[in-house]
Amino acid sequence: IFVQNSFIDLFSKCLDPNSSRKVFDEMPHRDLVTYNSMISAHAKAGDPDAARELFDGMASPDVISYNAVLDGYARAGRADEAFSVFEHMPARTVVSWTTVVSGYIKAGDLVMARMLYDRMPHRNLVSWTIMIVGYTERGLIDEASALLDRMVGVEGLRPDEVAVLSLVSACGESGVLGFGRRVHGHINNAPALRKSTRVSNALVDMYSKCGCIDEAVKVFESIPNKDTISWNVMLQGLANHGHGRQALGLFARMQDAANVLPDGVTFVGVLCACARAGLVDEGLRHFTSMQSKHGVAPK
RNA sequence: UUCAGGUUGUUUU
Repeated sequence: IFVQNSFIDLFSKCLDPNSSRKVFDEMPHRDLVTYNSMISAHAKAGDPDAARELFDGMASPDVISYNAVLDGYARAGRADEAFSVFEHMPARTVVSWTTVVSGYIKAGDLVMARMLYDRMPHRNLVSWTIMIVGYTERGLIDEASALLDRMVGVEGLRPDEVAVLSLVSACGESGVLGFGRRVHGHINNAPALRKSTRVSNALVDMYSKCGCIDEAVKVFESIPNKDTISWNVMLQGLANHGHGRQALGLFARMQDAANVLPDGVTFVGVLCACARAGLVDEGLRHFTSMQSKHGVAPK
């Protein structure tokens, strides 16, 4: 039963709820974890109704079953339904609260999200991150800034890698350069974050999206171990800024670099750069070599 | 073995 439960979980992580469900349906005996894993599989796949249906058939759900149902509604932006389940829970954990808050954020109701957030009996780094990222995505920088200050200054919590990745990415999406620079400051004060290639990649992308291609290049060149994503974000940044030739030059450098191989995303960037620079023949050449030389198939 | 935040994508996303 442990093995089958693990398979349900594995398929759910591949966003393949049908395979999860097949294992679930064929199991002769199921336990609580079986149900919880399957509810979560439906929730992650964006099917809160299927999650709820399974949940309703359970004789004695535990808090994880409830939380998985909340997650389904939250991901779908159905915050009010999440809340009404939440209200009827016999016991709640910090995950329950955080999930409902994220549902309101997803639904765009930052006021309700904040109200619940303020009523939480306990908050952890995840709760803080979700709320701050929620504000940042909507460009509500005063609120985001104030919360970040309180989190670091009053609570003494330090953002971890996931927190800064989410924050930096949200800054890029909403184009809030000033706040992004502040987050960059926090990163520079934490050696583990400063050394992280993933974090640097997110910064390169953020500066590009905020229109600061020079700063993006500066961060990019400072990365000692550039991975495929580092090259991809820089390439796209140059292409989006209309620097098609420089983007293609970067692609040439990438091919000489050790330990990295171009992937499908790289070629979208390369072809985009060609399209924007009007380089039809060169684009066609890259499209051909993509398949013959790099083994990347068009999708 | 199961629950909340995770960096790169061409299009009016």
